[in-house]
Amino acid sequence: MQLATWNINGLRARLDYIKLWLAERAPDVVGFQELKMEDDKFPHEEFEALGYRCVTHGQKSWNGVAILSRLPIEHIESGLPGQADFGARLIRARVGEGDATVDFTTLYCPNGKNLDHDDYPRKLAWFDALKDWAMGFVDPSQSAILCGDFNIVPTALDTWDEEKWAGDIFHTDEERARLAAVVETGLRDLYREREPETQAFSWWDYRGGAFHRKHGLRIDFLLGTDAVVSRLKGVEIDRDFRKKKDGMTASDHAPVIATLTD
DNA sequence: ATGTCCACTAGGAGTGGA
Repeated sequence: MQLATWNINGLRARLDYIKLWLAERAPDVVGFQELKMEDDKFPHEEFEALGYRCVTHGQKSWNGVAILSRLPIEHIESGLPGQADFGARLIRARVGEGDATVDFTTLYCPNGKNLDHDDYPRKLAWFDALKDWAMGFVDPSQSAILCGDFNIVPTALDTWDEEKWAGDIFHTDEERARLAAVVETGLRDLYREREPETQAFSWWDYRGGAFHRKHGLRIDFLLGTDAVVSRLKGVEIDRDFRKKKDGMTASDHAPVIATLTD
């Protein structure tokens, strides 16, 4: 069973690229972030043609999340409680069947922009709300995944330049403490479970040739309960799909994929 | 190099966001 997270940076602009990725990787379940599209515009038939059913929580222009699944899928909830005015950023569904069932949530966490912007304290408050919400949902004995674009760099290993970024957005102690509090509700970073020492990134700025200069950040995670870790076979950051394909532009994020036993 | 890309409004290219 393969589960993935991917910030696609615009579904309308990325659809053909995504279809290529789905055909090549054939994941069972995918959480998308940054649809930048309203729900009534979502191209369900395009994904159904490839065997995926989708649940969506979108909005015009910005944000927006969705879950695709070729296993049975049942929508549970949309939106982080009390945070609706910060955009469409959370969707949760039950995927799979029997012992292989996973409680799967995908998130597009606020960016924060910079430390002087109003969005920065709102970002911290949003993470506090996420921790409260996660406390009510994480059960170590059940398979649950919280994945997405967290817009926080957890440690110095996860940034291309800790000194340059010290104390700046994505890298502050305040943000790191919020992320740690979410993880401490009973989740583990699946990539770090398998690769505790490896420097690997999931996002590279479009500007300045960042990808080729290895100027990236690891801000996209699959977090899982102990029950998920016990089923974990492997995790991969799909860096190849940050590259142009057949002239098509990639997202600025790479997909992250975990393989679990069924 | 703040050097790119996306969506929106608009009916062409500029703006805001990331």
